[in-house]
Amino acid sequence: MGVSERREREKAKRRATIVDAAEQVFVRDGFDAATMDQVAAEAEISKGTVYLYFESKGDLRSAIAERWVARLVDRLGEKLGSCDSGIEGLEAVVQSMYEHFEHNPRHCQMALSWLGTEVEQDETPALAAHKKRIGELVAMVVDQIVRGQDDGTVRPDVDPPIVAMNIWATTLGLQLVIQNRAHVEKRAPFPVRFDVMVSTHQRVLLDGLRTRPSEDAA
Amino acid sequence: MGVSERREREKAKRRATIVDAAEQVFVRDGFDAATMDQVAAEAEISKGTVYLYFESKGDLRSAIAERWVARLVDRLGEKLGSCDSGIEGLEAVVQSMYEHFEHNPRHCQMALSWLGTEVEQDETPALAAHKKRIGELVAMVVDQIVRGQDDGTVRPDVDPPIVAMNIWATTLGLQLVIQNRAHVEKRAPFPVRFDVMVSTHQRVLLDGLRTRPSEDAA
Amino acid sequence: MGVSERREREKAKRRATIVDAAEQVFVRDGFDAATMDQVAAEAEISKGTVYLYFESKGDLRSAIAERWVARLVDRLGEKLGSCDSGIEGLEAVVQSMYEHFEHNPRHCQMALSWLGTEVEQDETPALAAHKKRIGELVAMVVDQIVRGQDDGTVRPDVDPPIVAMNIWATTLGLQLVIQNRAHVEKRAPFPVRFDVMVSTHQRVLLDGLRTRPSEDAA
Amino acid sequence: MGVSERREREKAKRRATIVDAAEQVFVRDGFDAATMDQVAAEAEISKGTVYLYFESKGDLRSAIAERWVARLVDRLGEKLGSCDSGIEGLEAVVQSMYEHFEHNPRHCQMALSWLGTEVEQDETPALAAHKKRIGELVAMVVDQIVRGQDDGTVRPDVDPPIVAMNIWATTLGLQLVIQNRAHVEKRAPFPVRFDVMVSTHQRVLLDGLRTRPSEDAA
DNA sequence: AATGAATGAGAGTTCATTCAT
DNA sequence: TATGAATGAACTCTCATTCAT
Repeated sequence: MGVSERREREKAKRRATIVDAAEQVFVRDGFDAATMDQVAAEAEISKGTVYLYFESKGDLRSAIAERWVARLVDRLGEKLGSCDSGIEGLEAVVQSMYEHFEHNPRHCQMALSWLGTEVEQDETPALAAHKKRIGELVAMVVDQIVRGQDDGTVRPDVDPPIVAMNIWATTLGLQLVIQNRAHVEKRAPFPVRFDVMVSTHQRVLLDGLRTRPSEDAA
Repeated sequence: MGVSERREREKAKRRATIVDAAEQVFVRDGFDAATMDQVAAEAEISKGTVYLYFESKGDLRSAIAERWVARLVDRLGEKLGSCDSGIEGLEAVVQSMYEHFEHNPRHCQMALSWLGTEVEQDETPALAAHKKRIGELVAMVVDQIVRGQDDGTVRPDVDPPIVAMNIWATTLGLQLVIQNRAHVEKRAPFPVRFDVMVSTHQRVLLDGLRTRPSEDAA
Repeated sequence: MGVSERREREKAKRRATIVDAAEQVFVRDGFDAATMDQVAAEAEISKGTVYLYFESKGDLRSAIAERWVARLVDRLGEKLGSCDSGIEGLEAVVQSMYEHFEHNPRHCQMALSWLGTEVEQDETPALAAHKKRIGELVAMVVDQIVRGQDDGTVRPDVDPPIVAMNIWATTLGLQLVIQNRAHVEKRAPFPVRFDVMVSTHQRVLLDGLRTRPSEDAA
Repeated sequence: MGVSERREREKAKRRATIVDAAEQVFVRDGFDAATMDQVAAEAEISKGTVYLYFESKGDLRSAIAERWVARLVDRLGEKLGSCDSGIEGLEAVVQSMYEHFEHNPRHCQMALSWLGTEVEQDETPALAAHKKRIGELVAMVVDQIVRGQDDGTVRPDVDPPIVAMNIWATTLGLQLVIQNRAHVEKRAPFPVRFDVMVSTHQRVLLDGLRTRPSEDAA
């Protein structure tokens, strides 16, 4: 009995090692440019072994994404404890996302590299786990919106899940631009102050969600 | 006399044919997955001829992106004529972007596929043209913000170029999610009403940029 | 226990198989005209496998050259045992070279196809091995010249390494012409007796290196 | 009548322009690396026109080679006037070759790049001309050898055409090595003094051909 | 469970040559 | 005669995945 448990433990450990390695490599070189050889070398195992734990390169990506969202959920959970209103909760949401993006530079791009891919991917365990995590995250955000609409700090004329998606999507777009500042700078006809972009987005977004000061005047 | 002119015309026409073909293929299969063979076949010319008109696959991408932005600039130019205030202009901006995205489904992803690429790309004519177009677009948006801050319809405490980038980035993020609805639906734990997402984004974004009704009440 | 040894052996064997195949193909079609597909087909393995053992086409060439020089060194080593003077040693050197060239027809051309190439080639293991072999060969020739200058059979007014290079270069030139007899015959305005060319070269070269019979008479 | 003559003249002139351009390009970049586009651009004509004057890239090479040998013949002709004996004539031959090689660095490699090529080439006019020039050159060298054997300055036991080829081939081999000094230095295990190589070769070669001081002792 | 050698289907790009104008 | 756009076969090298050991 103890034997199979130990085996289970070792298996999980090795799986984590591989995800660690893949995360490092994918984040460093980008998903497309990275090779399975690099992942195996980084994990100090053979390439065949990687395929013993993950069905494909894309599956490995799902695993990384899952872990990344899981960490964001944790971070957000801690922050939400000290929020006294819905709008404060949303502030915490936006703030968490930015912190998380910045704490894991290039992860957003990695975690999102499935965009633009054919949707043929099978429902692997890793993808299922990723999906579940996203569910947790969205639920937390929706909770804050509902709470805000209840306590009067968030405008009542918007649909909570939609707003949750909106926060996610716009923050994502901003990050995408920021993470690729080199490209943007090469194309933008003026110098871009990326740090100001973040605070501006936060201000504009939250002001847009806040209950308007004199709603009767509208 | 008219010979060289006709040649010029035919050359431009063929160039357009190739861009059309590439657009179709890149949008269908994604930039990375698409091959130059497919592009040539779609354009019904030989692969060598493609390289007579474009330096590389990436150059072709720049050409598509340039054309795409050029069309957006045209569309926006028409709309702005009938706007009586800055905030209305920004409404037109957001509206134009969405219409353009929807009229050219999946193009946003294509036009943005250079994100995450190495920045080593040479300054090809097509890239320069793309850059110029972006300059035109941004200038138009900045103009509306400045106008709105002058006529009192847009909040004065934000930096126009930053806001322009903000509008662009958030709309982009939303579109990215929308264009990849298949992926999102596979991961989201609830049904997502993508059409409502757009109107919500417009409302929240513009309300965030609008001068607040009674600033004194804040 | 013997497993890793067997693997090592099989690896070396396969490497040799590939070099054999490449030698055959390169010699038949010329280095530039030959393709890696042909090499793989000749070795009855996949193209990818070739790249598992050699970094590049040029690397494969280095490996062939290395083996070719190694064999020449062996051949010369055997011959030198029965030489009683320096000039006899040089006779053996020239003789060995010719035998080697003739025993490996067209190899000289192959082994020398790097002439006229860009010098950018990296220091691959195969290139390093080739270099080492050439060092061994030159050392053997230089030894004989020094020996001859010591025992009075070789003229003392020449620099040993220079003479070694001279022997190498002139023999090479002759072989180049001989190996390309088809081209030469197409251009020469009279029939060329290639077999006599060799003996004449040997005679003229050695007489030029020999200590002159009565130096006082000069 | 004068019209067709003028046409003839202009045709020859354009032909020469093309050969000039090709020579420049081939010598600069090497025959294989050079492209017909470069040649056309250098000659300031269209690529199609090049094929109006030359059947193929290889044909162009033959034309360059022909002109190169023609110049060597001229140079040698001038030198031979002031030679008082056969061996002096041969000195002039060797000297002329070296001067010619050095005056046209990399030409020898260019002019010889047909070595190692398939012999399928058709008998084009340019190839025929090249052949004729080589005939002239060899005849001049043979003349000097015969003269030397007559006047007693050249050893009588060698066949004149063979010696002519021998001089050509060995000088060629040396030049090949010299022209590729970069490669040789990368492989040679000691520093090579290329300038001394030339004088050593001349000395050894001529001493080998000279009538030996005390022929009776042989 | 773990290995790592082997696979093989392309990928983007080049360039000598042709041919309609 | 001169053009230059068009061709298309061929090139080297890559890499996710498989499978015998």
